[in-house]
Amino acid sequence: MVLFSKMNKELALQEAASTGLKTMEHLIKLEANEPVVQVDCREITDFAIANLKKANSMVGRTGHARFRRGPVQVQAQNETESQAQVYDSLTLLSLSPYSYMEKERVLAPVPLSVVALPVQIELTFGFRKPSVNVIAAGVGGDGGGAGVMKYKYTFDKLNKVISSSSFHSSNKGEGSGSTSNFAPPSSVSLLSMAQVVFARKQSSTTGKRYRVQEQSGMVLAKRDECSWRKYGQKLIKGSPYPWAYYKCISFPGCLAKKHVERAMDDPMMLIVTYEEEHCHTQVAIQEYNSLMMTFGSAEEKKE
DNA sequence: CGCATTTGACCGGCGC
DNA sequence: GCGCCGGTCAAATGCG
Repeated sequence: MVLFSKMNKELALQEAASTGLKTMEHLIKLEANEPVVQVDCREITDFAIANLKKANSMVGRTGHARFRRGPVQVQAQNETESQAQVYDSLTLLSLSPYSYMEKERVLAPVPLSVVALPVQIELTFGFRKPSVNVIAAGVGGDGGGAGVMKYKYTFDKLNKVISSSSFHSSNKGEGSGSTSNFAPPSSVSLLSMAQVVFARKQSSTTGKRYRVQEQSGMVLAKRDECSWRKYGQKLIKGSPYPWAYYKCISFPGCLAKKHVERAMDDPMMLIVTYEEEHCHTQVAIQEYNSLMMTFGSAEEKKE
């Protein structure tokens, strides 16, 4: 009897998850094949989400922290609802993939052909994680050093995806003048869909804020293999999108920071502003390592 | 257990 | 002096 009930539960879970994923897949195909035709995807997405939520609740993963609800976004009244939804989704994209799912919305008229492909490629079925981890799973979601290899791997993969899409058009990476580095924040998988604008620190009159030097950057340029830790996020007045603040954690004592914002005029553009230079040049790292060796061996001798 | 993310609280600079 | 706002901290929580 217990066995029967367990089997039923598993079947229901499987069905809910499978239906959810299939619907998502359908939605993705729909968008990819008919990018021009306006299709109202809301019902489909709602259905998909409902199923995924059902599956999620079945495995008892309500989660927290990484699956928390964000603040309620006030939507413009008569701005075409779909447009508002795009903007809202993009706001979420500037957060983490988790937040993206947290709000229980799905990209509707966003260029899913770009967003979706990585999803299809990396689709896995890990119940231990929130369902949205499907996206993050193979895309080096964690900004930590351990994720570097993953990050490289998937960036190459994504690069192919992007280069084969229409998205690749106008970006020819004229960023040679910039010395700034770029590494994707934790929302790397979603960041990849956007053009990245490299910003270089420039003193302004106040010295507090920096003017952004816009340069078209390669979408998936691997300019920086540093690890960044997000330490804050803030809604900035006048901007519908939150700013995310990151610190460099690649090297102890490195003061490099950056904040990532989404351009207001073009939500597909990310503006990355860097503050402070990295202190971990190759030479510095070697010096640090030799110091550590010396110090470390001295400590060992003490014991 | 260590590390990452989220997000409300807090702090300090700036303008009025 | 006060309020606003950007930047940072730190508690809470999940994941591996």
